[in-house]
Amino acid sequence: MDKPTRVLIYEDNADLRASLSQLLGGSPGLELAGALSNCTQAEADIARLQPDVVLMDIDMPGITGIEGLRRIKATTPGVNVVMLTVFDENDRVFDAICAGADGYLLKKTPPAKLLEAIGEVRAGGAPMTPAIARQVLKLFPRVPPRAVPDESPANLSAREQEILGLLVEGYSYKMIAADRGISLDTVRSHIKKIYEKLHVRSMTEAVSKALRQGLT
Amino acid sequence: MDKPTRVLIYEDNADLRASLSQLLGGSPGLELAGALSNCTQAEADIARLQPDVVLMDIDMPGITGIEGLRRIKATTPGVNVVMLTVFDENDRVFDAICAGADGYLLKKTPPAKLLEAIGEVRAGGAPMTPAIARQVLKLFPRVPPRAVPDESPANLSAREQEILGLLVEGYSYKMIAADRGISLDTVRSHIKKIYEKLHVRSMTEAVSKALRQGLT
DNA sequence: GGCGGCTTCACATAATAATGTGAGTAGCCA
DNA sequence: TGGCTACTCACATTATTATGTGAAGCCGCC
Repeated sequence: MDKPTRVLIYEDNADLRASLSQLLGGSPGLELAGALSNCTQAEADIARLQPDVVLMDIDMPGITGIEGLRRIKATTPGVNVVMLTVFDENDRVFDAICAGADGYLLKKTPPAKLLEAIGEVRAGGAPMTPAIARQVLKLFPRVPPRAVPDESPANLSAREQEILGLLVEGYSYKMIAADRGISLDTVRSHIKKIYEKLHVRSMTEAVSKALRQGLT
Repeated sequence: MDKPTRVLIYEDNADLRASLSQLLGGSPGLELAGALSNCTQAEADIARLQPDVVLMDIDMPGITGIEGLRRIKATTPGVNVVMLTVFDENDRVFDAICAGADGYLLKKTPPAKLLEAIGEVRAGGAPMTPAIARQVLKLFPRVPPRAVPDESPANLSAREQEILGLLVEGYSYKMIAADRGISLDTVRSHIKKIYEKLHVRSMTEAVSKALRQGLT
């Protein structure tokens, strides 16, 4: 912890750039390497300013922060890049992470947290605001619960499965009765049985359970 | 404010379990739903204790926390599960995330951060210690982007998404109204709007579409 | 400064779903 | 043959949903 951490800022909004600069410049252990309004010369900037950490606005005119991130990671992957954004938009989060972002913060992150994040990223962590982290987790392929031996095998009969399938398709009792040529009461009867077996009390619960457990 | 957040603890170490219980019990806005040493009866525990958030130790004798997590997510995906672990081992992080963990903290997380994390996860975030987050990001290049074509934008507002989520959980109009502290008519109104936007005409269709298009 | 979207609420009516009870036919199996 | 399950149908009552119309407050945008 001898040399201060050199931080480079990319941010097109002049006000925000100024306040970030001020924040970082006034923090012990940090050193402002630069504060730029665009990343068209990212590779050259990095070479010249030798930052340890880059704070990169994701929305910038011309070259986006994501493209800037790609360029930096392509030439100097050792530099830690933390993305800054206003919204936690799914697509961008995904793109940024695939491009190798080391952290992802919302711009409304309080100054103290921001400084903390710089420390964390230097320590090998990946600071993320919880809202972003949530998006990241959602990107993972979920292992369907069907892979797990469910306590209730839900022994639906063929007819019951068939009717459950129709419920999932959005059919009403009437439509099912018409479609399968059986009486409305019979449909009711089947559905009552399905509810019992699935331990649910409404169509929506049944549909939800069916889709989640792959009962269709 | 509203109802306190009910927290359930799974932790096999008696000392740690006691200190966690004490921490949570003495925190305003939180309520200790229970503190158990194993999750062999996870489904029943959840049904009985009705927690909002579960703190799950990942290393437990018998049934592991990950298996417990799977079971909970299979039956009551609405419950937020935050995993607790000593080490940031890659494999387990991956397994836990694929099983649907909503957060992932190291056990050495200071009490204040832990409480903060519970609030975050309730707010729809995914609290992660930076070291874990780093592991998660590293997993990305290896995991191909899940097919998220997201054909229809289905511009649901935040409130609408929220309510749709509750429908998927099997909530009735009444339950939603009670849960969110709004009138039944307001719920109706939101749902009418949701139907318009999704081009559906019933709860089941809406739930089906939501689950299939990952609108939750 | 008006326009549109979001959120909230109210009243009303028709349609549909949930639950209970009961019952007949058919097939399987021990 | 008796017991079990699946599948079928009927009648009844209550609860919940679907749909329409209307409206007020708030906020962002042009």
